[in-house]
Amino acid sequence: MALTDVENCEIHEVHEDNVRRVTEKMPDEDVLYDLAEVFKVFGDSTRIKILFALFEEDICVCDLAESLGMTQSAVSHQLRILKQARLVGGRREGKQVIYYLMDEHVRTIIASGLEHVLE
Amino acid sequence: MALTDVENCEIHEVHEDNVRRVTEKMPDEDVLYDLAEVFKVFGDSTRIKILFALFEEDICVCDLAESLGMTQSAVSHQLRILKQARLVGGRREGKQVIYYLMDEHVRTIIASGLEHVLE
DNA sequence: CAAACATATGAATAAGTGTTCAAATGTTCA
DNA sequence: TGAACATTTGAACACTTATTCATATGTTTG
Repeated sequence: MALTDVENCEIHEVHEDNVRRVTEKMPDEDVLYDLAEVFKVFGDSTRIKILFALFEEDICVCDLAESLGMTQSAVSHQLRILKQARLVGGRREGKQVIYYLMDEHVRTIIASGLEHVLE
Repeated sequence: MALTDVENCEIHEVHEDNVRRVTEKMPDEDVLYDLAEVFKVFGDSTRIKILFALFEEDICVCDLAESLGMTQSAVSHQLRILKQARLVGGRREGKQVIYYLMDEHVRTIIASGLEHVLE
């Protein structure tokens, strides 16, 4: 059909086959939303730094703040976000709370991002 | 030394060894920044949808807008961001601009994010 | 060239985000 | 129990960001 060869969005009510194929394969709305939420958590350099720190060792908020050169309050706020995303966990040891990586996926995700950055 | 066993941030000017180890292994500031920037681009469900669409086929802005049920203007704005991040590219074909995935890393990154989401 | 179409862009707006400051909570130890 | 320390929390603020609307740019075709 010659009609489909005419590259025109309006007359053919967009290219129906393309739109249909894309729509069919599109994941559920909630998956897309969750996916964006995860990446949003990684989309802040303070949180990235915290994760790199936790790659090395379990560490208390105080040392994290010192390592990152940031307010302990700021670090604590970011730790809450990481905890809500189930990326890190915290265990109390005496007066201190020791944070640790909860999910090895973190390493995979950051590694895949690094691949893109380092070229 | 008994001193290092005392869990106290203040007296020992934080746990120096921990802080030093973390600081040593921390990537350069600009790498951390770029990394966060990349993830920031993935941290929006509209852009995620666009990328999933491009997994299926090269597609024009008009069809993208139709597939996603969004304004063509909104889609165009997001495409600009994806293009600046060198994740997608656009080639003009007649009146239309066909967008395509520029970087196979995109699939890797989204796959690693999906792993975390789907459990 | 003018009309029609596809896309891009700029300004405006509303919603979201990270840090700071002050204060609250939780824990240890004398 | 009370003083000292570690962490958390809430409100406020400045700063981003995504979408919309209007308009501009670029392309084809009669």
